[in-house]
Amino acid sequence: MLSSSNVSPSNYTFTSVIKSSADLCELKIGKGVHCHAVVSGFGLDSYVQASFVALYAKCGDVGGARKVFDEMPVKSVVAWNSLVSGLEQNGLGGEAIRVFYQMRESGLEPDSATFVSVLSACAQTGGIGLGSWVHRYIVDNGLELNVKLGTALVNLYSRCGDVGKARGVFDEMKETNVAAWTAMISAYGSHGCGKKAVEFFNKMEDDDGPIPNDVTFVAVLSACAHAGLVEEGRSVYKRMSKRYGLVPRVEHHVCMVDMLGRAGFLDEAYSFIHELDAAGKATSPALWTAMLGACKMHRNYDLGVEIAKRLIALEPENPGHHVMLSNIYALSGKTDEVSHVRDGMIKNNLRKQVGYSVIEVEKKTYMFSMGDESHPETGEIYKYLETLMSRCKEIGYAPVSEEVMHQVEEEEKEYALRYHSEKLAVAFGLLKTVDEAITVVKNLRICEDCHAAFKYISIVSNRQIIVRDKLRFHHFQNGSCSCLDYW
DNA sequence: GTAGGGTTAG
Repeated sequence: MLSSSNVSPSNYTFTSVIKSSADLCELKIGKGVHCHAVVSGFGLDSYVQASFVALYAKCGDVGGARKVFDEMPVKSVVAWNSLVSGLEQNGLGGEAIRVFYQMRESGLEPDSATFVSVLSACAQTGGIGLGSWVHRYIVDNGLELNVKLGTALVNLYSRCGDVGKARGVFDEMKETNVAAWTAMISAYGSHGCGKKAVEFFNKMEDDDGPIPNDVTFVAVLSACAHAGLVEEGRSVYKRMSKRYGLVPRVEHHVCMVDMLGRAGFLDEAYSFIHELDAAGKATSPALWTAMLGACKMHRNYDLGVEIAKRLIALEPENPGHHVMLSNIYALSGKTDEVSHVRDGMIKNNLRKQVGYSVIEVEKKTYMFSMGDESHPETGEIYKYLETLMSRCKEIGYAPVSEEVMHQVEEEEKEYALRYHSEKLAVAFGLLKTVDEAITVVKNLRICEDCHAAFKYISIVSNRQIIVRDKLRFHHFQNGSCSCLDYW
């Protein structure tokens, strides 16, 4: 158009080209188009500007998106929505929620696209307070519960710990599609209800529901993996290509390795990887990461060390692999090797992620980190936690020994401070509420010791404790956990 | 005939 025609691009042209760049994640091309649009005099067009906010956000350049947005003289609802969804999709749920409040202060009326992004942000951060407010707002203002909004609500309730409510919303939806069904299957799976996930998938196949896609299969296989449903998983995996003509991708392979490995079929998991390798299908580090998890779980230290070393050679910058190697050495009692790995990490400036836990009490959010003393009621929380722990010990709780704890530690550790963030959050929650179940959201995986402790705490406090960790949910009640210790 | 929204492993 530019080189061989006499027509000049209009604002319509630019928005379309910018959207294409965004869909292709072509930030460089997009930036070129941005310059071109400004030079051509469309820099202040509301449509063009909004599309640039989305472009930068979709390409992961949150700063760039913000800059364009801040410089807009008049900010449209779509521009606000682009920023909110951009932040949420880049993992900045808290930031997205702050921007949503600013949008309200500016006096603009949010629409259903705003709410979809805000609900996703709430799901991400565990913000059920705002999330259920949005749900009420939708109902009170008679907003139509379309598929995307409904699915966002299903996801919200699932990721905030209430599968029942998630299902309630699903049943209320007038129209459903494959994403809605997949969200529901994933809800059952992440709460350890593998059987229900498979039943729901079968229902989808039988009751002329939507045709499952590759994402659906990831959700079903993952549900099988976490519930020990090996036979069901194998059958689903076969059906995927036979009945639906879908070609399994790395994600599906990882689920299979994870499923076989968790169930203790280490040999089979291992040969599954080798068969893929022999078939020339690119073997991704993720497959070995899943295999490594199985080795640790089933205490196969020799194979674990071998795989961890292989992974470190493949991805030397990934701190997770070093932590795994160190943990396996610690569990097998090789203290010297542990220090060796740790020293190497420090030398190469590889830091573990810092863990934190969040709990909402009466619509206010409280964040705890390990050994945290920033909370005004710290003294009281620690004292209550001590009481809880000693009552747990009376009925059989044995803490994982200090020695192993320090070595297997997955969070930043301070010797003088003994409690993980999730223990502090749980103690705080029990202290501040009566009778109801408490829900804690953690950014990393829950540790073995806290997992054991919460089972006992659920008995001595006679409460249900729900913990969402990086991957899934744990419902502690009457001394046992919904994951059946099958992480 | 232009811009924004939901589901996925480790």
